[in-house]
Formats: sequence, structure tokens, C-alpha cells
Amino acid sequence: MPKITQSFFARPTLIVAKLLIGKELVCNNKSVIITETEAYVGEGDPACHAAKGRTKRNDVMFGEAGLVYVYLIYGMYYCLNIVTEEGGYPAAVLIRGGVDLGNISQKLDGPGKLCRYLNIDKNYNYLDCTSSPELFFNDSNYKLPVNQTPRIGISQGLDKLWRYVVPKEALSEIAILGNKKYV
DNA sequence: ACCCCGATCGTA
DNA sequence: ACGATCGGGGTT
Repeated sequence: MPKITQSFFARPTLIVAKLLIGKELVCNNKSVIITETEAYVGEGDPACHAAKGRTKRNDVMFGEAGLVYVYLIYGMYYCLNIVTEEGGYPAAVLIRGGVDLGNISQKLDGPGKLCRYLNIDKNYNYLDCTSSPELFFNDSNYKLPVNQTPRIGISQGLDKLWRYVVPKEALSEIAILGNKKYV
């Protein structure tokens, strides 16, 4: 299963967000099939952390595609993002959910839960997921159905359908290993 | 120095 | 419906 390279992330954020669904995220000796993502796109996106320009926190979003952006939310949870598009353009995909095929009982339906499960914290900020052995993506061949909805937990930019999520019905079927329907 | 609030989650 | 918990960013 080939590792996803930089050119995958150096594309329009909506494309990357959608294509990451069904890909495998590997970190800390665990792997997860991604089932939910969101796109945050540039200074013109009011929900994007870079909406008000460059700051210490969002600095990494202005970096090269493939960099990891981790931030602390509500004082207790971390959220994992991958920087997209060309260097200098602040955009990223938030990884919001997944399933561990080797540990189906886990409910990784939320960015905070996902990071907690994979032990991802602020130390991963600025890591390059296209060259790091610590955190990377594999180009798995799962063909999962994807719905588009408004993004969760924001108060602006709700007009955009920039959340990509595998519907619940399909999610329960993924649990059945060897389900050819999605491979 | 102070104040506000958030790309969340678990419990009630 | 609400509280936990804290760092970033804007304001005084």
C-alpha cells in the first residue's frame, strides 16, 4: 500500500478533503481508516483559523502542503489537520473521524477522540506527513460512499458544504472485514 | 494584565 | 443542556 506523497496534498483543499475519506492514517503503531474530514480554505473562509491573517497558532497553515497542524481546543482536546494547497496559502483538512479495522469497538467519531486514540498532541505540529515515519497516510483502496454537509462546531461559514463524511449505514458495514462492497 | 472564547466531549 | 479547562489573540 503506497504512502501518500506531497503532490496529493498540494491540491485544492476540497479535493484533498474528499479524497482522504477511505485512506489509512498511520500513527503510533496504530492505523485508522478515515471516515470524516473538513476543509478550511484560506483567509476568505470565516471559519478558517487563518481568516484574520497569520498568527503564531496558524503559522503552519501557511507552510508547505503535507505539514501537520495540531492545535488544542477547549483546553483539553487536540485536533489533527494536514496543510493543503501551495505554500503561502493557508488551508488545511481537519481529520474528524475514523475506524480502526483492527479494533472495531473504538468510536473515533470526533477530532478530539481520534487524537486521543492515536496519542497525537502539540508535538506533532509542523511534522511533515509525507516524510515522517511518525505519522503518514497510505493510499488504501477503500471506496466508501461520502456525504457532504456543513462543517461542525463553527458559527460562520455554515453555507459551505465542506464536511465529508461516510454515512452511518456504510460505517457499520465497514466493520465487516472483507466486505468486498467497499474494496 | 485582563478578558473572552473556541474546528470538543462526556455527563445530566 | 452544560461544565471542564487553557492557550491564543485582542484589548486596556
